[in-house]
Amino acid sequence: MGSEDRLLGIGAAAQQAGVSERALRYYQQLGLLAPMCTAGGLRRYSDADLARVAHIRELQTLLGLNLDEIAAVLRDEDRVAEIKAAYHDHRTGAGERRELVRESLAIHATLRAQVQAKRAALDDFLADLDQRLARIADTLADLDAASAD
Amino acid sequence: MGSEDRLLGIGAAAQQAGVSERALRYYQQLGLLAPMCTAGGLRRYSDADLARVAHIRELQTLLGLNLDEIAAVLRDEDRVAEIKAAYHDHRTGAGERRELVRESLAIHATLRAQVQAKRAALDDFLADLDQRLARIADTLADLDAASAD
DNA sequence: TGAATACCTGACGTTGACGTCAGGGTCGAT
DNA sequence: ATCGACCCTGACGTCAACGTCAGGTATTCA
Repeated sequence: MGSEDRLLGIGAAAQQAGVSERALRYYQQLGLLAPMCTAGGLRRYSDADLARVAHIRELQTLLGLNLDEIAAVLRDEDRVAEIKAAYHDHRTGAGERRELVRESLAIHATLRAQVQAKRAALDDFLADLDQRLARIADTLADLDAASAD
Repeated sequence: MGSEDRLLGIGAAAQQAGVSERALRYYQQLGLLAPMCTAGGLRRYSDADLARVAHIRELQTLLGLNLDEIAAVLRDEDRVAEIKAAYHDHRTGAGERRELVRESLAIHATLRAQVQAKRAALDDFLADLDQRLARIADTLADLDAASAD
């Protein structure tokens, strides 16, 4: 295939992803990640694994989810991938397929609502900050004008 | 004055603010909060204190700051309030005032940049989600069209 | 083939943000 | 004055998300 199957050891993977080796093992222990293994039992991380780690970190720092909640989100997303696969599988009946796709829609919509809410709150916060900023800028302008007498 | 000076005990204050009594004491211990005290040493919380708690929670859950970082933000904001007071104090020289106001501008701008960055990241996340949603919706539409044969 | 390096699995330690409990003090109404 | 409800200060417990360390294994490269 065209995809370079460069697999990284846990040290290099941790460095690339910007997390500790311990964190990678911990994520795996919680079922968030499942890298390949050599015959001897050494972990091998693909690009997809690294992307998954980035995703985990984003859900952590951006949305403030804990690892259990993140596990749920990832399970949902994996489910969607499964559904996509089943959609192209002729052994899956049409009714069943529709049901699966509906389910994935609901999952994504739920997450979207959460993100949306957070975004709205952030906007409010930003508006508040800008208002304060404007008032402080005014104060400074007044001060400069007064000193121009 | 028109302001009702209704001061709450720690129990009522905790209930109002939606946090535990322990949390209120802890915030105070870290210098995030400084409620009044009765002669006997019982804490009395004003509306301003409750607003401050709300602010603390927002900085925690919305921006993901830890209590040390929040302490820094609050110190900054208190500093701005001081500056405002000094601005109306004739004992403060004009140059000094300008310096203080500039400082408060810088403080707010820094915070604003952080919030802005987070907002941008959230927007990206949302766009990504919407793209996935659209593709899933398409899949569903295809499925419905196919079943209409 | 052997040394250097990277990695493995427990298992105990740490940090932040509180929870919880004991033993005693304070307040407001009766 | 006193009684019950509320509150105080330690001090130890807890939970998530790792950090760290010991004792042994896998891989790689000369």
